[in-house]
Amino acid sequence: MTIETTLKNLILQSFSSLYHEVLKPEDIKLELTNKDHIGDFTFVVFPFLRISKQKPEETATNIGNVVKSNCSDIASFNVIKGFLNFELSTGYWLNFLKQNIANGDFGKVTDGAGKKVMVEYSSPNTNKPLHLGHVRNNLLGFSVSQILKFAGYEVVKANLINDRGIHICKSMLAWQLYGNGETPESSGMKGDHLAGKYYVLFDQYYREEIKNLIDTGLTEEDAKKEAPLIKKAQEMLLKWEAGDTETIALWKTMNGWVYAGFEKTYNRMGVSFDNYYYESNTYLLGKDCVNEGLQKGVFVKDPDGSVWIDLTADGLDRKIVLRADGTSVYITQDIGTAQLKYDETKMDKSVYVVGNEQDYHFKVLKLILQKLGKPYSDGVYHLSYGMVDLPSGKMKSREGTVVDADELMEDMHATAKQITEELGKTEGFLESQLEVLYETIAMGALKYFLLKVDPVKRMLFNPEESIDFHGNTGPFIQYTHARICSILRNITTTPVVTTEANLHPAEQELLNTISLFPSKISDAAEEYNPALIANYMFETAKAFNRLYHDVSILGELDEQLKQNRLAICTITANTLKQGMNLLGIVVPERM
RNA sequence: GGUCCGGUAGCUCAGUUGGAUAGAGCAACAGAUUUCUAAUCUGUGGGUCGGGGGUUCGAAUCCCUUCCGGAUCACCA
Repeated sequence: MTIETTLKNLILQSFSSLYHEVLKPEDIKLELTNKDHIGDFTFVVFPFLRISKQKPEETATNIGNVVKSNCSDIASFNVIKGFLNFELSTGYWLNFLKQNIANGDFGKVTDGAGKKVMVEYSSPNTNKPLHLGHVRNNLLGFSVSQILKFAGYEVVKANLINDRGIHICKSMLAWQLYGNGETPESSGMKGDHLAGKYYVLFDQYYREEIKNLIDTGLTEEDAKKEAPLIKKAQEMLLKWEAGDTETIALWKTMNGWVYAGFEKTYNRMGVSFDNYYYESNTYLLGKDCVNEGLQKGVFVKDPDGSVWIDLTADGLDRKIVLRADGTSVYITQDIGTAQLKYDETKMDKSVYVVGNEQDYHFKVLKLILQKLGKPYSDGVYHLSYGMVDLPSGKMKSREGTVVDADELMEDMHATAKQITEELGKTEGFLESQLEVLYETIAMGALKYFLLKVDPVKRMLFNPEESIDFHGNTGPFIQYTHARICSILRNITTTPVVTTEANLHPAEQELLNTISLFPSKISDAAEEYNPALIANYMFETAKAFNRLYHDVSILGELDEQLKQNRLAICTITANTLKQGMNLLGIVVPERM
């Protein structure tokens, strides 16, 4: 039983003995004591004055007395107005330390035991390389997967690749027309960048054609439809759908280049997948579900043969789910893919990491699945995240303001190298070790920067200023870990904790922070929010740095105190390492 | 126009789901180590929690209203 439930039970007990009132456990709320006051847990008595029929101070004092006399872990309590603050004993904290020092799994919870969750993220198009927006997506998806695993879930990471459609044909066509047989090998370009180059080229020539057509008197709308290039691209899509050998061969070749490129980017980012789904396989799915919906009366067929769902009663609109010619639309595919996922994995929950511009779409998807009575529908969760803006505004590929993922990582690496060298921290490292270190720091800075912000928020990325190495940053936490490691390198055995000893206030505060780790995991898993972990890591690192500054660890003369302090170092290092791992960030032992 | 999301210090963000005097980092300024890594620590200044109502012992948090920014309401994906 945790100390929190013990306290709650005792508070319940005191209500019944003092005021003859039987309350339920969920009526009792325990909070962490505000930093400005003495104590660890606070019980607010204001809501219970009607029961006690006493003044707030009186009520709190009476309850405090009952609880304290029945719990040896409480050192003292104090009452300020209606706030009853309990202070835990030093012995309690040292016991906590003793029990968890050798526990490598400290922080793990069992919230998701026996449950399976699928996390779909990344989901790129194969016509251009990944950019900053994808980076946020990938890091969120990977981190959420890590967190859910740590919270006891069985996790399947999925990537649904958008590998077909008119946009893919655009790069293919442009390559055919202007490529002169260029390949990643011949050009030395990464495959995804090569495909992207031709996608951009298509757009250039296409816009030129539109302009010329407008000059001959066409409206812009007509010009966009009549331009020879777009017509050719549409022809190509038809050929692809008909299975034309030549087109399919080109498609396979170019997609192959792109996948090889993506793989490198994913590897460098440290993200990975268990299942891959390809739209070229799934874009025809969902029609069975449409029929099922028609039979159940969830969908209706219009006179022209198109199939619809009326969601006006749910505050949404009437949505098409199948065209009159029987072909699929976006939502049809997603219904089908959801079913496919369930057939394959029987997941309880299904998380989609997709930008917030699709909030509406996923609301519709979930609603449809619920109306179809799908067992997995309640577990559908859209992890919606805000756009990453630049100081100049939105990222726009046409204006060339897109921040490319590969370039970004390369720049970060260079910055990490420069700063490390400036600080003169390169001594004692081999050249090869330094390259690894720069990469670790660079990725730590980038990942932490993107993950520490609540996903729902839009965020600003300023290439010049944003990524810092001081304060609330990845490198700060990495540095803290490295500092601890340099202390722990001096010992060879696990420190022995003595529970009869004193604790320095900074030690107590750090232990207090560390003890919150499991509940932070539960919160982050429940809310699918890595930012909670990131900010918690910062709190932990700060608490350690304060301790590090205030007391000597290796220089402590009292052997028992020294052992306890080393134990605190051990559990802190472990917590930082585990927590950062949940963000996909590696913490170095030296830096 | 309807719907959804956001608005907290000069900047970037927290705020434990209604609690105590609203917190961090950056930037600015002032300090700290003959010591286990100064990518550290301590302090100072900086606030109409977008505005206005309401609910109650108590509101950044809940309700109403209004302003600003963004998204979305495609037989595109």
